[in-house]
Amino acid sequence: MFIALSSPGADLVDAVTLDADAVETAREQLTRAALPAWVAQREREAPRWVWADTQRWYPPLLAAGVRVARCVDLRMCRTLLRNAAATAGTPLADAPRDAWDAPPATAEPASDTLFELEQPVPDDDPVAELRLQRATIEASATPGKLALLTAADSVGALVAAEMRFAGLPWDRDRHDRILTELLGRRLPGARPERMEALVGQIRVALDDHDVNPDSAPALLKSLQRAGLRVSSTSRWELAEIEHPVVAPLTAYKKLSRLFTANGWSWLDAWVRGGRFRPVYVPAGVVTGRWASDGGGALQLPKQVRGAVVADPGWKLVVADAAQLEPRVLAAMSGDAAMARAGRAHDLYQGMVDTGAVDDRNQAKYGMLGAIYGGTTGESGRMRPRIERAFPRAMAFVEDAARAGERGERVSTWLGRTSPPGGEAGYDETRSAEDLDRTRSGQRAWGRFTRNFVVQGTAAEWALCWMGALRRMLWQLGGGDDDPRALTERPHLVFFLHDELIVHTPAEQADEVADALREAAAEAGRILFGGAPVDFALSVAVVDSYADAK
DNA sequence: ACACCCGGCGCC
DNA sequence: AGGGCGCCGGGTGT
Repeated sequence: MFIALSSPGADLVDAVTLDADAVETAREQLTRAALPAWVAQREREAPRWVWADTQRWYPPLLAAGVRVARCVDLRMCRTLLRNAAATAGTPLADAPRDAWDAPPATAEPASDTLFELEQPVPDDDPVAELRLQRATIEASATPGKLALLTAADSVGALVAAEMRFAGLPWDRDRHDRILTELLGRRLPGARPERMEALVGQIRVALDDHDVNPDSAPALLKSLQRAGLRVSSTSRWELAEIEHPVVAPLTAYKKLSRLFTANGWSWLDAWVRGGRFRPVYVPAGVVTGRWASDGGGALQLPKQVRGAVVADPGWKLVVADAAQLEPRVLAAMSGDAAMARAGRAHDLYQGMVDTGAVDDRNQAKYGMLGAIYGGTTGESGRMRPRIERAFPRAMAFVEDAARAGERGERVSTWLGRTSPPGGEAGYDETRSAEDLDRTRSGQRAWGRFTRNFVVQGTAAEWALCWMGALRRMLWQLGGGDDDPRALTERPHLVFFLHDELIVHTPAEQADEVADALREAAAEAGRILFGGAPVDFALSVAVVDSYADAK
């Protein structure tokens, strides 16, 4: 058996066996089994699909014409529950590691036998695993929060597959024009025109007629030979130097980045039929953030966002959570003063208005320093003032940092727990040098755990936002299970940590904008109940992504 | 030939 | 002495 269906009230209502090679017939089988009932059921009562890997099963189902309302991604949830501090002493905590703990299968069925054995096989009953996970959640220290977190991660997995199915609208011609404008004409067998010209200038300025600026070691030697006192070729170090090579080299680096990461070959590899379909990896980051694997969706540079263009008669609704992490910190720590600053649409401006700091820049760097553990520059200078103005928020992140320094694990609001790691004690080796290294390692781990609780909880807020919005869009699109709704009615096309893009028929754009705001408010309520923290959004209805903000 | 690491830089 | 990522080309190791 590969897939089971469950509903909260009735435990398992039905079970469907899907042969891996017969997914094309899925719609027929599933319609017979359960689908008509779903359409009538309220969302609350809707059954969940229960499977090992959303990324394994959902794409072929979408292709076969099945849209799934809710699911449990067993492998994702197994990892989460296995690592969570709150599941100490539960059935899962004592269970030996098995196939469900293995990383998800990717792409093709593996030819490697060992690899194949690590994947759950039909004998690994998803129903049994589901029961184990439910028992684990119920026996945990925080059942409500873990139930929410597993649901949130799972809905994220559905959205990731749906966004890849729909694709981000991408205009090849506009992308090509952006590239040509910035990089110059494409030259066969060489860099684009403008980049070649810059290489020429760099070589003249360094009096080195064949230096390759793409080779950091060679470039560094050449820079030093020309008398520049630099220890690397990085832009921030070059910025301190006055020399004729700095301007063309800085310009070259900028263009080179665009050319190699998002140039014509990227376009050929990742854009088909007017859609960019990146590979998302939900919960791929330790903090619970999504990662990507191919396409670089989460690093889409601003330079090329002009190529993201709505279809004729359609709009993009671009929504961005304003200063999400500080707001999340305010809610977690119960810092009333910070919540008050967040009453303003711009929390940083709110900090200025309440007199905590003098200007927006101080607010921004002060806050980021508090969250990342910065000690130098503006963030270090602002530290005492932030501490005075927002003592509870500051104490909260300080506690997380101290715990990390002591080698303890920390957890997000919903209970995702940081990995063990940290810096172990310093046994027999206790030279002064070792001691320094150990302390600096402990401080680094403290910065990680400090950031973990905030970044991870912000990721949880974003998942709740996305899940709520998805449900609203489902309603807006007519509420049936037809996957054409994922391309022909308002649908999610992009997610970037604290930002969502919906592609929608123009006449529904305002409704979608309202839904985005409602969903943000709902996410705040679901996570933090009555905490008086606003989660402000910037929402823009645009034709091109570049026009947002 | 391939696998991996690194510097540098894009995003949040 | 600022957290988390992915991608590229170059470089090194096997």
